[in-house]
Amino acid sequence: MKSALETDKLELLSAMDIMRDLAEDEVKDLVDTAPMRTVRKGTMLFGGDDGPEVLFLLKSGRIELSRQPPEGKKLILGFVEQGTFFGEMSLIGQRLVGTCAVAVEDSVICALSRHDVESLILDHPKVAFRIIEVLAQRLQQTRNSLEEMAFNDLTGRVAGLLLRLADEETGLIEGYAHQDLASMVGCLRESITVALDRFRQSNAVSIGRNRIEITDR
Amino acid sequence: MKSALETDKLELLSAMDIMRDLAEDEVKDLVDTAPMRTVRKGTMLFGGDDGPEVLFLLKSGRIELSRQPPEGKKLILGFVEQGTFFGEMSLIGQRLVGTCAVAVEDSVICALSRHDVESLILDHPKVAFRIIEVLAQRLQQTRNSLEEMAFNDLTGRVAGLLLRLADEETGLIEGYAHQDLASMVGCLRESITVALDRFRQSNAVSIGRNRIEITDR
DNA sequence: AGGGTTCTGTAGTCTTGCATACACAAGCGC
DNA sequence: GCGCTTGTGTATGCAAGACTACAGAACCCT
Repeated sequence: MKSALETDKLELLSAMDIMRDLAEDEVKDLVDTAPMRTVRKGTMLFGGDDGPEVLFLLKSGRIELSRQPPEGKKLILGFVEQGTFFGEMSLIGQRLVGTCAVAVEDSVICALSRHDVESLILDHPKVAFRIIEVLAQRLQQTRNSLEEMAFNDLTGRVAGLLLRLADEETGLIEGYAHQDLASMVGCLRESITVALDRFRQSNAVSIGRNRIEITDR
Repeated sequence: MKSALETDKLELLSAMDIMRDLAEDEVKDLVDTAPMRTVRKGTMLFGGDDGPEVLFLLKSGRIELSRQPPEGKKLILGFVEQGTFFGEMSLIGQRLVGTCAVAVEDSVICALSRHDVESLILDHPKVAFRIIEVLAQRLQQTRNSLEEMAFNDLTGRVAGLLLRLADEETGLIEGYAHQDLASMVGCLRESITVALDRFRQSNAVSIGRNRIEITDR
């Protein structure tokens, strides 16, 4: 007889983007091997000097991926949303990758050892194909960021960032402090404040604490 | 009886990084389906507004991947060396990716349709695993570039670039004009010239036309 | 309500690197 | 050898942002 916990786990696993092509009973095998874990907001999954040992599946919650060079600075690489994986650096031999993963909300994750991932891929090529798709997608996006960083001045980068963050419907951006935005475009907090102020003066946005509303794109 | 051409093709395919785990006869199947093609230096494989339709395997030669926004500028994302693949964006639905691939040497390539790739992956999960490794590796490197771009000033970025480009043994960097270096770190050509000059004055490098030698790391 | 913490606004100085404008040098083709 | 193209060296003004230094505002907790 299945326990309530196991049923739950099964559902959560089935909802993963990379499992889309698997039948329910195929996912079931995973349930036994992969331990599930709940972490509180603020928990660091990996970071500092050494990379992750395992591949993480994010069931629910939200993870921030960042780079943190010694002197207090920080660059936010992006956020992992529920239903996908992170820690793919664990699949490369090379340790010392320097990326840092922190839960920005309470999250439920599941960790797969390198060996588990290997058998998952070898047994289920369709999963492999999904993983490839997702990685190619992320590579693409990271290259977009690099391009933006190389060509656009701060005003342009902030504009791009706001458009990306804004809710498609409402044009709202909530839950980000100026410091967060600064860490995403790679600048000082103060520079964000003035950039936003310029947008406000040209009536493109309206601003509140932890809240920006795009009124004119 | 096998033709000389086919033998050749077989050898070339076997040398690919992602084919490492396949037996020779498994690679052979590919030989029939995948057309091979020779392109001259300067040929654009894809670029402009639309992305690649196919996944390319680079047998020999060298490919430059870049982004070229409208106004004459250019950002070099990296170079594809022989024995690996490029054009992985073809695996994502999304067209209009904006990356551009140009042969910087005469090259021999082989094109796989999305369908070919799909069956390659589904039939040979080990290949899928290799592809995943390579993509994770590239994502890692692109993130490194992004971090470097965000935190380091020009001097630092150029220093990093030179160390990466230099021959491990001799410390030599040949075949790059200042303009090329500029397109890699995202700055003006003139800025490269002055940066290099500063390095020269502190006796870290010696400079010639299309040639830099690192004398002190 | 009060005290601490987090977030936001503003101002002034200083450095970096962009933009622009040339002049010269080195290789290449004929 | 002569011109043409490609690569390098230099100089000057100028603007964007970094860095530093505060001050006030909004929120949180007790």
